Amino acid sequence: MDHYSDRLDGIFLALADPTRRAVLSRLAGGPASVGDLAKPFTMALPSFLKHIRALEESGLIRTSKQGRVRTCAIAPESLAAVETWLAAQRAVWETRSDRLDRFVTRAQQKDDPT
Amino acid sequence: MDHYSDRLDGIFLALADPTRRAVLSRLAGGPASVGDLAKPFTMALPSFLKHIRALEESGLIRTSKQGRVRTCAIAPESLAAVETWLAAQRAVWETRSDRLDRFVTRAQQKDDPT
DNA sequence: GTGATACTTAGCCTCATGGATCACTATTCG
DNA sequence: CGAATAGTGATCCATGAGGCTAAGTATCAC
Repeated sequence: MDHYSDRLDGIFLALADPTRRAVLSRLAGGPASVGDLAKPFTMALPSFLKHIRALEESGLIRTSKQGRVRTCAIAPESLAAVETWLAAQRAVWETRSDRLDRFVTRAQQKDDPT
Repeated sequence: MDHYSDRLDGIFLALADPTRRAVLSRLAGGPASVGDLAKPFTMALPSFLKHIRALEESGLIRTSKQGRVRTCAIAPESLAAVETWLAAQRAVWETRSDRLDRFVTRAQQKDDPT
């Protein structure tokens, strides 16, 4: 798992932008053209296209051009990569927080924000 | 849910760096001091500290100083925010991919990578 | 109180990101 | 063909991210 990390870099970076997350949400409802996707945003088309490219290069979406229209669709497998990473993290800290930590954690916090 | 998006910006941006993800993985095994955390990395301490700050400001970790040592610990709730977003996404595209898509998806891929 | 330790602050440098504009190509429509 | 449409390519620009060094501030150990 060498460039697995590089892949995550790209994915998380792509997700770290509200425009791109909005595009993903929209695409979750089904494929759409670049123009359609751009409509809700005030920015210029070339600027918007960069976001599309970012999403595509990170593997979060797939696109294909037919005639003069480029259609974008979500690529679910990439989100699976994120879920895998998340699950791994949770696995570790859940395992260990079931041991003797409750007590240590208590000691380190002045008061309990729960 | 207005600044919920801003929060995600910070979290995803923080996760989009291998150094910071490595720190998180390490912290998943339990709290550690800044110095300890920095050891595996070749970069200078001030550079490393910026990563710690990024993690803290995004809410992914919590830190506290005692004497001259600053101890860092993971903040599980923040990962929950990511999971919430992910789940929401999946919910939408899973709902709709249970309809007539299987067929369309087939048509768009040359061969099945499963 | 001197010296080592563990961070911190401040400043600098370089490169990437997110935006804009302007000019251009390739389709499609009449 | 000619005009409108849909997306590109090429720059440019300001800001911010991620690295560095050098100097500073508290602790802690003796």
